Amino acid sequence: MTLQDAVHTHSDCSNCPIRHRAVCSRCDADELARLDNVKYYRSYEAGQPVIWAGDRMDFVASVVSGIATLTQTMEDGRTQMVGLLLPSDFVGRPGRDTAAYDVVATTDLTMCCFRKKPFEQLMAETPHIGQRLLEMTLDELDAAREWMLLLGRKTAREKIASLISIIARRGTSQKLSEVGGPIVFDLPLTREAMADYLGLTLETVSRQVSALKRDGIIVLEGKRRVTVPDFDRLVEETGDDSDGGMLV
Amino acid sequence: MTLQDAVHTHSDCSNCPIRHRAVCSRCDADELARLDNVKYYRSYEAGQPVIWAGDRMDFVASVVSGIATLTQTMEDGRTQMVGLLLPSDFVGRPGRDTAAYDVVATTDLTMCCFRKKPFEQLMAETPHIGQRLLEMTLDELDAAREWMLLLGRKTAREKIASLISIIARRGTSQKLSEVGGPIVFDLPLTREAMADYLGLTLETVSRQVSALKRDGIIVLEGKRRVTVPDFDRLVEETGDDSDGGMLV
DNA sequence: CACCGCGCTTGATTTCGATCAAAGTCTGAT
DNA sequence: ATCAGACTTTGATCGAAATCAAGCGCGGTG
Repeated sequence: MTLQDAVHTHSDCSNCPIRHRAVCSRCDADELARLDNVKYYRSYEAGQPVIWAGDRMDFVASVVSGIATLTQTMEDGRTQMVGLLLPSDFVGRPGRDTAAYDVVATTDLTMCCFRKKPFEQLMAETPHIGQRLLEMTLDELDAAREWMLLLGRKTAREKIASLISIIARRGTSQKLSEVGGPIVFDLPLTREAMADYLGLTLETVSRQVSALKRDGIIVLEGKRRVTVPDFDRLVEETGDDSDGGMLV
Repeated sequence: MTLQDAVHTHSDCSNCPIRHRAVCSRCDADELARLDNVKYYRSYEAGQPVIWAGDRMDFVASVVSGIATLTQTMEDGRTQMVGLLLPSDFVGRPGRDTAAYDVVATTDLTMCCFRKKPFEQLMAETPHIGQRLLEMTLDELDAAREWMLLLGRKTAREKIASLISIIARRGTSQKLSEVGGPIVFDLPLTREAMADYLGLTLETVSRQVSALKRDGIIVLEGKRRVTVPDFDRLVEETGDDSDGGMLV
């Protein structure tokens, strides 16, 4: 099996970037996994915690399906979401054995986990994995910096519009690239989780969602199902310049 | 010259982590540098721009001395700092040839630059460099997430206290680990730059600095020289729990 | 069916930080 | 020494979002 055998696929883990782009392309990793139980799947129900900040964390993982959040909490209870993990996102830090953030499943969630020690060994032996991980980490850092602009300088309305457009971009079934048509999807977050993402209160989130609805930027069916009739109009509300986040 | 020759040093670049920890340890990199002009130094005066977002960026670099900032600007002029580069910090992204942020020298600044193409080749050939870079990027991501908590949930006073404690920790001549004694240093940022860091206005920064002074948390000589008589008291004002940011 | 509990919305009021405005301080140049 | 200009402080007022407080809608359960 060669490095170029890109067509090679596995049944369970079609979203896992480590396995497919880095590990599986050499396949010896699969051997390792089978022999040593390095790799395993774990599922969580919506609302369940995956791990708490400070807990021992002896694995790294990649989200297969569902959504998880990373949050930080101050001792008086104020909380800020600092990561939103969608399918194919990676969590865990090689070289650290304690979780730095609370990780919670906000929808039903399946993760593809690798025991940390052997994974680190694998990384040392397989340059591809490290490179891929660096690339992903740099992407996350860029996302974090975009997020910092949102938290520090955007108005409540801009924050809401930004979040909806992010979810529409990343959380929808791939092909929304054919522009023009309306976009429909379910919000995977409660108002409270949205507030934690945006550095707002849930009341303000609710009010601003209502305002965007009133102004025809979005249409709501029930509380969660969103239709965006004109994506460009939504993007105008974000305050971003029009080529929004396309850093390339 | 062996990989283990850790004592080996070079005259110019004592802070550059790439050169010393990853490149220089093999020394062939130095050969490469000499032959091909891969590595060079560049100095900027306080206030000078290093590069603008969107510009072609054909190098990566490491800060040798001085301080630079990464900032993002919205088209209506609102700006948010998204990175503060202190000596030994790395800037630039392998695999991208356009700057994503404005980089500005806030003090006189010297950087150690590597032309990007050969640097990438070097990375491909030298696993150490990629690993070191991953480690540094993960650290930056953690710092960004800490910063997100600050932007999203802290009060103005907590923000100021946090920034001062960050600068005291990172920006002071190493050994402040001997706790207890007062800490003295110069703020390397104007009130406006502090405001851009914290997601505040410069007036609010000024007021809160005055308030911390009034309350004896800090002592000011002139506008910039700060004395922190009791570091623990400062940390109490940050809202962080006492082991502040010590992720290990 | 009625009752709960949870997530959400909406209204009234308060508050913290932004904005507008003016004056003070330091530095470096003429 | 004086002056210009950048940086900073302080005051007065305003406004966006937080806080406090009901009340709604809906799915699950006794």
